[in-house]
This record gives sequence, C-alpha cells and structure tokens, in this order.
Amino acid sequence: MQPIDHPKSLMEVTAEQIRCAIVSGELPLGSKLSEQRLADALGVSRSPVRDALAALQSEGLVRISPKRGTFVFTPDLRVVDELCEHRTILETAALHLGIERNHAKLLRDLENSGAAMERALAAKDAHGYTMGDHQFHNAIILGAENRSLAKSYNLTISPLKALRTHLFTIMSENTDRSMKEHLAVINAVRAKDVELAVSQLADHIGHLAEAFRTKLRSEKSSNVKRAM
Amino acid sequence: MQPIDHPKSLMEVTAEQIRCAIVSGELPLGSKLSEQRLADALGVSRSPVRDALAALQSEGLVRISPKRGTFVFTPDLRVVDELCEHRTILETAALHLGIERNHAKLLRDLENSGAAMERALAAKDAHGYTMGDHQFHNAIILGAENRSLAKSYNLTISPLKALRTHLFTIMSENTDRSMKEHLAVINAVRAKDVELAVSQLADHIGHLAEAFRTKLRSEKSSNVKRAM
DNA sequence: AAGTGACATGTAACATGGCAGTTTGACACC
DNA sequence: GGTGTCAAACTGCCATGTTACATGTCACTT
Repeated sequence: MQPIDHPKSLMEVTAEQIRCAIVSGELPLGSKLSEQRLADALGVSRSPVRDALAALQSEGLVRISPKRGTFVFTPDLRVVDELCEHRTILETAALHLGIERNHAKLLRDLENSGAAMERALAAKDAHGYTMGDHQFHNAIILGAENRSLAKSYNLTISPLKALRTHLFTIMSENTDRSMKEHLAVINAVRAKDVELAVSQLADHIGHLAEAFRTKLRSEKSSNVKRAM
Repeated sequence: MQPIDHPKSLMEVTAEQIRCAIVSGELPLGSKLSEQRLADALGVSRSPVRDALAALQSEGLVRISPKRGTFVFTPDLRVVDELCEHRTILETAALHLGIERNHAKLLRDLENSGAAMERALAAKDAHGYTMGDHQFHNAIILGAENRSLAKSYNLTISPLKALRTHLFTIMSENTDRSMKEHLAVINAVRAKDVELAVSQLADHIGHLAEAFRTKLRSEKSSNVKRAM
C-alpha cells in the first residue's frame, strides 16, 4: 500500500515539454515564444501553457515581459557566475552533510554514476556522459536528505543544464579532466575526508564555470529569432 | 522626467496581499482557501488569484491539492528543520562571501539593523524587533551580491517568517539572547573574523530552530478551519 | 530623404463559462 | 447505532472571450 500519485496535470506535462525543448536546444536561447503558438503546437489551450511558462520563469528558464512576449533566457556572464557560485554553495554543503549522515548510500550512488560516466566516456557517448554527470551531482544533493535544499537546487540548476547542451555540443569540453575530478571526489568521499571532498568538488564546479565563461565570451552573437 | 515604472500586475498585488495575510496570521496555518472566495474578497477575478496561489505554492506558503482545495501550509517538524538547515547554509555562505568582497557596506548595514533592534528592544516593540531581525539577515544575504542566492533565500524564508509570527506572539522568544547573538555576529564581522562570524551565525539560527522545535512539539492541535 | 503619426497586428493580462473529480451529508437500510 | 448509497455542493482545471498595451508598417508631411 502506498499513497497513489495523481496523474500529472496538463500544466505539468506542458511544462516538462517546454523545459525539455529548452534544455535540449530545440528552442534556442533568447528566442521568442508565444502562448498561442505553443498551445497550438502542443494541442492544448493557452491556460496550461500560460501556467507552465509562469513555472518555468521561476526556474529562470524563460523571462516573461508583460504584454510583450515570453523569451527563452539568455546566458548573461554575471548571471552564470552567480548560478555557479550558488551551485557550489549548495553542493558542497550537501556533500558535507551527506558524508556525515549518509555515507554508505552516498558512496554507492556516487560510484554507480561514476561507473556510468566511465562507460559513456569509453563509448564516446556524450549524452550518456552528461546524464551520468547529472546523476552524480544529484546524488550529492540527495545525500543531504534535505528536501528544501533539493528543491532549491533543482530550481536553480535548470539554466545551467540548458547552457551545457548549448555550449558543449560534441564532447568539446574537457571530459578527461572532468572525469578525473569526479573520481577524485569519490575517492575523498570513500576516505571520509570531508575537507578534501568539498574542496575537490568546489574546484570541479569552478572549472565548469570557467569553461562557461570562456565559451560565453567567444559568443557575442545576440540573435533573437522566433522559435514558437 | 523619469522612466515610469510599470504598475504592478494584478497578480502581483494579489500575491502580496495573500502572502501578507498568511505571514501576519490573518489566515491561520492549515486553513482552507478558495480561489472564488479570495477573488470575491479582493475584488478581482479568479485568474490573478489562481496565478498568485501558484506563486505562493512555490514559496512553500500554500499547498494546492488538485480538485480538493488550497491550504495554508502546516508546520511539519521535519520540514522546519530542513528549512532552518537550508537557511543556515545560505546565510553562512553569504556571510563568508560578504565579509570578503563587501566588508564596509555589510558592516554598516548590520550595525544599522542592530541599532534598530536595540531601540525596538528598549521600547518593548516586538514588531519592530522582528523587522530589524529580518533586515539583519537580509543584509547578510545581500552582502554576497549574488542574485541567484538572494532569490532562493527569499523563496525559502517565507514559511519561517510566518512561523515566527505564529509561534512567538508577544515577545515570548528569548529576545535577550537573540540580541546578544546578533551583536556577536556584528563584532566578528567588524574584526573580519570569518570563522567566528560564521559559527556565531550558525549558532544563532540553530537556536531559532530549537525554539521552533520546542514550540511545535507543544502544539499538537491540528485544527483545519476554513478561513477563505 | 527623414521624420511623423495613424493604423494594423501581435502579445499577455484578465474575466468568465463549462467540466470532471472530490467531499459532504442526508437518508435508507441493516 | 452503525453502514452503505447517492446526490448535491464545492473544488480546481481547462477552454475561450475580452481588453489594454507594445510594436511594426506605411502613407503622408516637411
């Protein structure tokens, strides 16, 4: 016996569709959306689309300009820096808590996702590597066993996920170093060395932030097309 | 001549009204709301009310149960613990950053709000003390100069603000110790002693969490009345 | 050619109506 | 007294209509 989970409302699936389209790059960054067009494309009315866009705005994935339109977010250098700093704070704190209060499960989950990433790396599977990476960091957050923290994390991380697929299309990021850093974190966790694990993790996210910065600086194009 | 700032949308003022009513205690915790009644009471249609409630749900102030009704949140012991832990993580990280990159302004703001709290304390002004307290912690968050962090903080802190007014009606909390702890943080910040400031702040929030716990344990009543 | 303003178009905000799921309570029945 | 039934009331979800505002277009003036 378990509480039955309600079937997802139309608004929720609509939000998932649009979120997925943004993260996957189907809807380009900065492109203009329209409630009506999205509703027509998804075969629903404007109401759920409107609700979904409002939810996505709170995730930072879209920006609703009153009476003007809704736009996919555009990566601003400062905003990305702030997001990465925020992410570092949440993840390092979660890692600290997880090692102390949830060591066995945390280590197991990290090792599993680490293995998945190594397999993907050997198979040159960029998408698989990204999935493993998300799984890895998600395990860190879940290890803290704090739903408020997890909710906040998921709400702030979406734009970074979208940026990742937009900037690193075909394994162009330094996956070798990334893999080594993940393994270093796992080793530190295995040794229950909180300080080392936290500093390794902070460095890892810092490197990602640096990669974002260099990529963003080289992309001055601000092309605002219509997508929907 | 100056650029005219757009008047707030109906949804925004509606959300502010309802949020204020919850935080101030006008709408009791756990009470059942209704889009229709709220709309009638506020003199607007159901649309802005609905949007506002959705926004308040993402703040954790209300819980929308599909087809059943919307309820003001109820303080769950574990949820409150998690909120306080989350809050500690955000504030200590912000304080750390603020001392390093924004010391002068941070110290000034903290001293100002500290003085306001002392005045309120001398005048037995409970409301004034609470306002000063909010100002104090807000200054810490703003000191980090990270909008993502600040947004996340404001989104998670609302239930705690509501709890404070619900649990500590008439100066029943230990304001003397609270005041001393605030001053201790200020002194540590003045001395640029990051470690000390952070640990003092963590202790302070921990004490608040403890006060919440004891209060909540003594309130077993789960009276769900209708308010709107 | 450059500037102006009327106008058409597109947008989201807001209002309202219909609908399906949930709760409630009266009431017949055991 | 306890139990099952069912209908009415209530709820939020979704669809659609209406309105105010933003903006692009283009004839017209200078």
